[in-house]
Amino acid sequence: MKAKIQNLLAQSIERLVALEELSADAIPKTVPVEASRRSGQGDYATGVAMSMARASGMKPRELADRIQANLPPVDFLERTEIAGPGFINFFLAKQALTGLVGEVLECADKFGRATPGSASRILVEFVSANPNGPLHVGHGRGAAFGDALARLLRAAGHHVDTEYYVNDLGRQMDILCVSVWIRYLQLHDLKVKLPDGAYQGEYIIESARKLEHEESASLVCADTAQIDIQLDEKDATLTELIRRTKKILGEDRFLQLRDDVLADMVEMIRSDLAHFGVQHDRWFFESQVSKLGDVDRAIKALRERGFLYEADGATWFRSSEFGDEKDRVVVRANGDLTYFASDIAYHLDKMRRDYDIVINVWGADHHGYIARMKAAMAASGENPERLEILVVQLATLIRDSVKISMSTRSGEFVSLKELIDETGRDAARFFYILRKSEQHLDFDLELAKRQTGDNPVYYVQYAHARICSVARQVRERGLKRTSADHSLLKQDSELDLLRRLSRFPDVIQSAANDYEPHQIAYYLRDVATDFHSFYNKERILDCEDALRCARLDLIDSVRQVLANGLDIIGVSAPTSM
RNA sequence: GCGCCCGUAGCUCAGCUGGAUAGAGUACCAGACUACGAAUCUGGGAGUCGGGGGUUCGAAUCCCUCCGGGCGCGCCA
Repeated sequence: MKAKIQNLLAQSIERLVALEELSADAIPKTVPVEASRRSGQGDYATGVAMSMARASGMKPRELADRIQANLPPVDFLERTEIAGPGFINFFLAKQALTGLVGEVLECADKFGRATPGSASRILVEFVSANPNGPLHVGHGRGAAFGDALARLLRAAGHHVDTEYYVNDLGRQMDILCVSVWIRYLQLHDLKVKLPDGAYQGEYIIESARKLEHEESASLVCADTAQIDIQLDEKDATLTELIRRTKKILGEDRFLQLRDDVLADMVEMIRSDLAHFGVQHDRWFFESQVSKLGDVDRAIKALRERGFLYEADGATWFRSSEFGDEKDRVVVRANGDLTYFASDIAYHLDKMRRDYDIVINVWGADHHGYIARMKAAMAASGENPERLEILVVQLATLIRDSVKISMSTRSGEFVSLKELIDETGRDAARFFYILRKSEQHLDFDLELAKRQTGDNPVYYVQYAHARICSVARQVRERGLKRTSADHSLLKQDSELDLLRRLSRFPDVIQSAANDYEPHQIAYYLRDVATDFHSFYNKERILDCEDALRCARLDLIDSVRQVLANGLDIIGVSAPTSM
């Protein structure tokens, strides 16, 4: 609808230019049209006459008058008016609103979705937590946001794939393996202590049990004196322990350990996500990039382009030339590649697949990496604009007004699974989505669990269930439904509801353009409000036949919009509660 | 110290590329079912949009500055 009105305005302005009332350079790039906030100011409004006034040399109201006079006549508008300092307000014709009912029912689950016209191919990478334990409440936000974003972009007509990047190499992987191995040895009654800095969580013991199941005793080392070490420094202890573990087990058995542990961790994460209703289309492993030699190639290409130099024994990337604060190391003095190096290779891989836009959803604690990653893309000859890095602020949990902090290493965190089990999947997802991503999120457990009106999830779901309940009444009472005359819908509460429904396609477009799933959540609450208000004001089943049929169609279309919207944010639409 | 995010009603937050009288929810107060689900609805009070400058017809929105909170600033992952 917004686009239709923009189109009318553009036509009018062109005509004014043709009539030489306006000069061509006064034409705005885009015509701003917005849904009016207040009734009495029409359904849509534009301030275009005011913004063009300067360039055109006309007074705003005078220009508005000329634009209004040259609007092509259309049947979906009842009238237009000029108001205030120079706004043009558009009033929709009633039949344009009542006609919407038929449209919604016909389109059904397609209503609101864009027809693929300017569709882009988009890759959304999200969560991508390191495979060293269960997902916690912080990851949950990225999961809810990323999944809703992908669904939203699909609804807006784009082709979207989702991906999880698994960092399955490096030191943290080694520490994890050693942690599980020591727990495994303890299961064999060997006296070994798990050192500080190793993963302490209960799930490590679980993983050790599975390792025992997979490998039985083949990884046992009886000489515990070699392993039970404690150096002055935590990191030094771990480094030495890793070195000895690799030596004791030998390359093959260590790889076996690694594969078992990795598979277990990935499976744990995958099942946590599945439990949350999130499935990635693809799981991409760092070891793949490394094995194929992509990292070496990426580094070599940067070197050939002259963006690398040696200093202090390490190899540096000149990211400061591309706006980063300083240069970054890609190869350490000891010859090891940094994580940044393999991340470059991975992102180049994504950029060179068949996508128009590559989106990363990152936690706020990674925002410092945005500049260097974009720099690396630019230096490698890719357009950094195609890499969209969205930052989701951190989430903390509040229970009994107390903040619960999260740390994977210490094992003292609230897992995503616990959260879901406690609040339910729908409430958890809705709460995560309800804040825009740049806003810090304090997740109030008590509120999310409450099954009352102050919990917005239930408010929206209740509207859906209520409509389904009315439909059941129709069947139980054996009421006939015939094709309805929707022009019978003329009460304010009915027209308000229709106005709200008519905005759904615009809301999807807007939310998708801005990468803001929360707009959908807020919109759904508004739909529910309008519905509940209508429901309390008007009777549905006790009307005479024609009106009853019209109203039943109306609430069916409301139900459809609620269901479509809830689907976008990944929340269920219950038929009863 | 530098960078990013945030600061809007008692509390939790919306406010779309600057637009007309700043909006919801919650809490509080007062009402509404012998009638389709009261997990609902109706009404009420409540804000110098963190402070101060600037840009302009017009600023919660853009720019500068200060204050306050979060996060990040490794040859860690």
